[in-house]
Amino acid sequence: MNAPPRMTRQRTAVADALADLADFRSAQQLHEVLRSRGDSVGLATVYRTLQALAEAREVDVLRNEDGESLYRRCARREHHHHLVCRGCGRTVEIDGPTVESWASTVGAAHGFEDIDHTVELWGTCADCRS
Amino acid sequence: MNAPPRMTRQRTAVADALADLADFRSAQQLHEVLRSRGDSVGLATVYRTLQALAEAREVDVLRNEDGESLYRRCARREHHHHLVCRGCGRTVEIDGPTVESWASTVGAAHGFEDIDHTVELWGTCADCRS
DNA sequence: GGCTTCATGAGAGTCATTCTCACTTTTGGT
DNA sequence: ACCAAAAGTGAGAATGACTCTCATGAAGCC
Repeated sequence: MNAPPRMTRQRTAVADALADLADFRSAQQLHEVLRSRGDSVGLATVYRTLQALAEAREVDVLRNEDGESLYRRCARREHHHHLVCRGCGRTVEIDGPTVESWASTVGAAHGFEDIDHTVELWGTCADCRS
Repeated sequence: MNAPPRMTRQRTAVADALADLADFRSAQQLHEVLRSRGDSVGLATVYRTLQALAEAREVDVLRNEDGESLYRRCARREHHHHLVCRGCGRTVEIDGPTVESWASTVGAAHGFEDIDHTVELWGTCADCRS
């Protein structure tokens, strides 16, 4: 059993920033946002905090096409998918077809276990097109 | 109009290796395979060749959970999805539910264009479990 | 055979992410 | 409040995948 995380200025700042931001952002972007707000937090700490939040399922993580990790505090905690803008990270939470059961069925049929799946949509939003 | 790629020893070696390998492999792994075969090819060339093949849709690319690119010469050229083993890269080509039309519909409904989607399944195969 | 042009590769460079470690803060008694 | 133990922090170094540079080599074409 691991102890609950400690409440530090940095952790709060990261959580607050995530609460304000609506879209998926990289750790570096978050770091910059915090800096410009005046809540300066070390880059390593931003990474650590985001990972911790992700493990606690407080934030969702996904990889953009460059393999960079993007983080977002989602409205719903239940499982869902995303439609994300390649340009600005603008995000819409969406309900996918029920891939969950399909995924584990297909997996089991081929002798695979611990099936996990990724279903994400990428596109260019109206703003990033003009 | 760009000229067709030249047929070099290196390009052939990479293509051959991909033809023999059944599973998703990283550029580094391919490089190692080539080296152990005796068909030594520079790492930069392996990367370049794989990218070229991917652009030509000769191979499929996907990102593992670490964000690393994995390549595979797939049996079918039509669109399909994969069930990949996290441990060894063992791959099964699968038919997913028809997400294609769903993807563009959902995208359009939110004002997004050039919709692209990722649907991949990850699991642990029988061999990697024992 | 010559020649033009693309391909190669060794090594340097980039960049996101992680690690190190000395220093600071929280937290949980007291 | 006080204090020690343990966790958190951050500047900078390290890692690792990938890309770039540029001098040299090899394809394709006459």
